[in-house]
Amino acid sequence: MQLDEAKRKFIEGWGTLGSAWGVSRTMAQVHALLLVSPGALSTEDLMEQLQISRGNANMNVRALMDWGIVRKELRPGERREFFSAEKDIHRVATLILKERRKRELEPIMRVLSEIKQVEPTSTASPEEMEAFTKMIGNIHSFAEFADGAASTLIKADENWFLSTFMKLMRPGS
Amino acid sequence: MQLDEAKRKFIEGWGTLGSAWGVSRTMAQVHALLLVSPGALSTEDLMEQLQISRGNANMNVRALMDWGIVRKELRPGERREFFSAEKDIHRVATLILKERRKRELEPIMRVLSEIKQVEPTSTASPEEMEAFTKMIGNIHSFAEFADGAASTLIKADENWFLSTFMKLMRPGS
DNA sequence: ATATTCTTTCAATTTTTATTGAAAGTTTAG
DNA sequence: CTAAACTTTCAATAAAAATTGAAAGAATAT
Repeated sequence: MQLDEAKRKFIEGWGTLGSAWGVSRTMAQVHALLLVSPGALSTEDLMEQLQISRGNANMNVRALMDWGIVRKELRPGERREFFSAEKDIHRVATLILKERRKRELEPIMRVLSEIKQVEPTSTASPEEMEAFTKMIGNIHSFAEFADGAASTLIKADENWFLSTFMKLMRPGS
Repeated sequence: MQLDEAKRKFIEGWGTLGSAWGVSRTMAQVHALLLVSPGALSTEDLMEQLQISRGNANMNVRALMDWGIVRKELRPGERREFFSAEKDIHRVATLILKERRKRELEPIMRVLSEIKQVEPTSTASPEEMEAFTKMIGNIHSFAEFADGAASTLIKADENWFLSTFMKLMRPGS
């Protein structure tokens, strides 16, 4: 297989993966393209290589910067902006995990806390209320467990990164 | 807050969470409704409570059964089918994790393995090839790490479930 | 066998989401 | 200041995804 074809396949695969996880296909593809591009790319490059419009390229590269996995790169004497992806895949995973935790875990936690306070009524039996609060309580504590696990993963990953970095620094050890 | 309103809010919140994770809103809502319903529900119940069509209800309950988190319940002397959700949230998480691993991790792994074999060409510099294979290699081994972590979580969860179960069996210990 | 009750399928339709492209905004240069 | 080079916005449009509903299929009862 040739490099160009391999890149194309990766971009396609990454895009598909993205849409399964609620990330728009194009956003994932822009990310993939930046990942496999050695240097930083301009908006025009993104437009040309992915065959998308200027507005689309701009919006998606912006979203990726919000996620913290793409950086703007300014070149002296150049007016236009260039973009490059964070290449350390552990950092990428960490940043995505952090972002999704903030965007998705927090809202559902708020809802769960809120609905834990159900009042007794004449229409609902105590058994039904009990079953409901138990269910919600379980989900709530599971969500807290998941949150803790995510934090642990983030930490573990940062440690992994650090230890790899240390090994690189002292190859003889 | 009253029970009905709490249920409504949970169904809405669960639906929103679902769509962020690439699960259709209605599928997540059907799941939520079954989670907070003490007994099993018929297709008609789902239609009425979620205000959806028969076809929609059927398709989504079917998808949930494919995921293994909803079961069909047959009642003696009843012709129609009833559905109930797996209530143990740890089992739910495990089943979803397994399913998504199969559906999403496997395809991307196949692509990554495939594109690792890039041939040297005259058009691409060795440095560019090197950078590409390194990037893909990193993603590949990270995916393997993630896969391992998922397995560990599944196992940990099964252990957690088992130990809780054991405690319930021998409360005096 | 025929009717009845319930389930499944799927083409048509609706709804949601993503994309475009041109206009407005911004920044630097002259 | 004005022009040029680029970025951002957003209403219109296109594309994708979900939903409907009616017809076909299955299973049970009469």
